[in-house]
Amino acid sequence: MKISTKGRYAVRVMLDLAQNNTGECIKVKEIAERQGVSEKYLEQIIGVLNKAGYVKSVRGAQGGYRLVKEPGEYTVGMILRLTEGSLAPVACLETDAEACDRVDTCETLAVWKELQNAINRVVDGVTIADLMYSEGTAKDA
Amino acid sequence: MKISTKGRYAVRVMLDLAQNNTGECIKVKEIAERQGVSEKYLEQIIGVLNKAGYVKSVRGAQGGYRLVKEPGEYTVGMILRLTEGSLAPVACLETDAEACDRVDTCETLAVWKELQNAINRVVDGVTIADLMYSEGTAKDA
DNA sequence: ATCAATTCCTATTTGATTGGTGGGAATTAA
DNA sequence: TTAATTCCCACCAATCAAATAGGAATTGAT
Repeated sequence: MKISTKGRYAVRVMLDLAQNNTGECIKVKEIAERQGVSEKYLEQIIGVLNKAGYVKSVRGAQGGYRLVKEPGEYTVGMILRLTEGSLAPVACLETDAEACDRVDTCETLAVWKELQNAINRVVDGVTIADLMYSEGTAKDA
Repeated sequence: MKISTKGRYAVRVMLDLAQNNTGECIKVKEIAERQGVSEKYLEQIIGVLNKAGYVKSVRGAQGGYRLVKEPGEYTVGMILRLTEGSLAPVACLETDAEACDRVDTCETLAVWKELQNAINRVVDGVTIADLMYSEGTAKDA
C-alpha cells in the first residue's frame, strides 16, 4: 500500500513548476536540483506528464517545461493515477478488471470499495494550488 | 497502492473462521478449499495470525484453528497492518520512519497524512462481524 | 505402539516491479 | 555551427509478491 517514487515525484514536479513559474520555461535540470532527485529519472516522469498533456514542453536550447493549466486545475488524484496506473486498492476494482468469479459472493469487496472511495475523496479533493502555500501543515496530523 | 494477497487472504481467513465457527477446530485444508486458495500459502498466513494471537491453534490430528475473540473485536485494519506490515501510503509516515531531511518543508506531506487518516478511518471502522452478513453489498458503490 | 492427520518451520523459486542509469538521436535558440 | 535541451529506449540491480516444497513436531484415534 505504498505510493511509489514515480507518483510522488510527479506531484513534486507539478508543484515545482507551479511554484517556480515565471512565464519562462523550466528545465528538468533545475527541477532535479531543487528537488534533490536524479535528472535522468525525472526526465522519464515528466515525459509521462508531457504525453498526457499536463505539461507543455519546448524542445531545444532554452527549452523546458511549463504547466498547461492553472495549478488549481490539477488534482493530486489525476497525477497519481497517471503515473501510478491506478489507485484501486485491489485489482478487481480497476476499471478494466477482468471479472473475478467470486464477485457476487465476495464479502470483502465492500471494504475495498469503501477504501477506494475514501482514497479518491482525498486525492481528488486536493489540487496543486492547495499545496502551494501550505508549508507542511496538514489539516489534521 | 495495492493490498497484497497476503493481507486480503488474511481477512478472508478470519472471516471464514468466524462464519464457519461451530466450536470445533477448523483445518487449514477446509479454509483453503472454501476460499479457493493454496493450502500451503494459507498455512503461512495463518501462522502469522497465530503468532499474533488472533487465532488459537490446536496441533496434531483433529487439530486446527479457531478465533480467540469475537468477530466484532477484529478490525480489518488490525489484520491488514499485521500481515501487510504498514498501511502508511509513504515510508516517512511509518511509525519507525527515519526522518526525511525534507520533513519541515515538504509541502506534499499534508496530502499523505490526510490519505493515511482516510485509510485508517475505513479499515479501523470495519470489523469481521460487519463482513459476516453483508453478501457483497457495499454501503456506497 | 503405531499411524495418519495436522500444525509448524524454513528454504527455494519464479516473475514482476521499483527505482533507477546510460547512451545517444532530434530539435532549436544563440 | 554549437551548445543546450528534450526525447526515446535499452538495460540493470535489488527487492518484493506469491507462491511451492519438504519435512519435522505434535497428537488423537486405533
